[in-house]
Amino acid sequence: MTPRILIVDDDPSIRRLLAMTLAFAGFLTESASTAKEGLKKGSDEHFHLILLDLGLPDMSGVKFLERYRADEQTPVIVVSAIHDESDKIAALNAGADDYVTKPFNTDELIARINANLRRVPPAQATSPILIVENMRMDITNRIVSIEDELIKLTPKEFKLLRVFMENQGKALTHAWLLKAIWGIGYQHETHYLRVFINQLRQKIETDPARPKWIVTESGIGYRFVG
Amino acid sequence: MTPRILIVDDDPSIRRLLAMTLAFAGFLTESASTAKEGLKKGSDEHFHLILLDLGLPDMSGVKFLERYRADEQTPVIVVSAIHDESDKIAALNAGADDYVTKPFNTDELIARINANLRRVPPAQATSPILIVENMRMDITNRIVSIEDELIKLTPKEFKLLRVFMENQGKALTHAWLLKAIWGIGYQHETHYLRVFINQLRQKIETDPARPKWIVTESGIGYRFVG
DNA sequence: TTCACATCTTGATACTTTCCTGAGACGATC
DNA sequence: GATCGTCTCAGGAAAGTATCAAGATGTGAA
Repeated sequence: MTPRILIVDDDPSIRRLLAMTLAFAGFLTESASTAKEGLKKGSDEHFHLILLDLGLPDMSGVKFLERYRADEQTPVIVVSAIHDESDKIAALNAGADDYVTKPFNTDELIARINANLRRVPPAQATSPILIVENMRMDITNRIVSIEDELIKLTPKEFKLLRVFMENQGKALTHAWLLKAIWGIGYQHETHYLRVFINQLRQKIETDPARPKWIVTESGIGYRFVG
Repeated sequence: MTPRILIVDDDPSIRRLLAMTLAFAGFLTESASTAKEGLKKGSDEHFHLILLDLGLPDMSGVKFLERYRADEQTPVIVVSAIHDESDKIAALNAGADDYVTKPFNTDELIARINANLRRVPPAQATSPILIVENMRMDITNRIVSIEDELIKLTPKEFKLLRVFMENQGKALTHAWLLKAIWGIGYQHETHYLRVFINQLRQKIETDPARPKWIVTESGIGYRFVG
C-alpha cells in the first residue's frame, strides 16, 4: 500500500517541488498552504506522515503540533530554514518526530520519511460501497442514492451518513457521534448534532417527522436501522 | 476484459522481466524496444496502459510523452533509474501519470498499474467516441458537438470535458481533477480549475449560471451528470 | 525575426453554500 | 402543567465558488 503524505507549506514552488520529489519516491501526496487547512485535511482524511514547514503565516509550528497531536499520532517531519533554530527546538519538544533543514537534500528527506513510516503500523482499509436496503453509498465516488435517485449531501452530512451506515443497528451516543464527525473537543455540543440530524432526515427520510432510518434513542443518541 | 499493457524499454532483460511479471498478474503485454516503435504500436492498437522506460536510445521520455499525448489519453507509468532527476520531473510535467524507480518492487508496480487503470473506465477507454445524452465527443478527431452543433474547445477544456465524460456520475475532487489535467504537483491550485470550469460551462451549458451537466460539490469538487 | 492571435495564468471582486448558533415549539414523562 | 430532552426554523459568519479582466506565455504566419 502506497503511503499518503500531507505537505503543509505556504510557498507554492516548494509545495510543487516536494510533491514531485515525493511522487518520484513513490508516495501519494496532498498539500495544504496554511496551518488551518493542514489541520482540517489531517483530521478529515488519513495520512501516513505529515511534512510541516515552520514559519507558516497563520500559526506557529508549535501551535500546529499541539493542536494536531491532540487527536492524531501520525508522524510529523518538520522542514525549516536554517535560521529559526529555536523555533525548531520548540517544534521538536512539541512532538515533531524529525526535522530537515532547507535547502534539503531530496535523498535524505526520502530516507527520513521512510524511517519514520516504518515506525507506524499500516492502517486498515474500509470497504468502498455500503448498501442498506434501497440506499446505496459509494464512498470513493461520493455517490449516495435511494432507489437510484442521487441524493446531494454536504461534506458533513455525508460524513454523518457514512458513520451511520458503517454502524447500522447500533445505538450511537451523542458524544461518540460528535467525536466521529467533528473530532475531539466537541463532545458536549449536542446541538450541532440535532441540526445536522434534522437536515439529513429532510434529505433521506420519506417522512422526516416520522423517521424510518435515523431513529432517536432518547437520552442516549441515535440509531440507524436498515 | 483483460487489460493490455505496452512495455517500452530498450533493455531486453527488463522487457522480459516485466512481461513475465505482468503476465503472471493477469495482464496481456506487448513490447517495443524503441520510442519510435512504441509510438507506432501505441497508435495502431489500443492499450489500457503504457510502461515507459526513461532513457531510451532514440528519444527522450519527454518527447515521447509530448508526441503520444497529442492524441491519446492512455495512462503512462514512467519507469526510471534513480539518477537523471531533472529528466524525471520533466517527464511528469509532460503528462506521465505515475512512475516507478528501478529497481522496482513487483507488487508495488502491479498495485500502481491497477490504480491507474481504475482512473480510466474500461468500457469507454476502448471507444474513441463518447456520448452523453445529446453531447458527442470524438476523441481521435477532437470534435465535440451538442445537438449536432459544433463546440469549439481549447486543449485544456477538451481534456477537462473528456475526463468528465469518462467519469460521469462520480464526484471528482479538486486534487484529482488537477492531477488529471495539469499533472502531479498542482494539487493545490484550485483556482485554475474554477476558471476552466467556468469557461467550459459557458460553452456547453444552456444556462451557465444554473449548470445542468457540471454540478459543483461544494467543499469537494465537481460532478458530471448525464 | 516580428507580429497577431489564441490560450493559459493570475488577481480582484462579487456571489453562493455550508456551517454555526440562538430562540421558540413540540412532545413525552412525571 | 412543569420539566426534560428533542425538533425545527431562521439569521448571520465563515468557507467556498463564480466571474471578469488584465498580464503572461506560447504558436503559427508573414
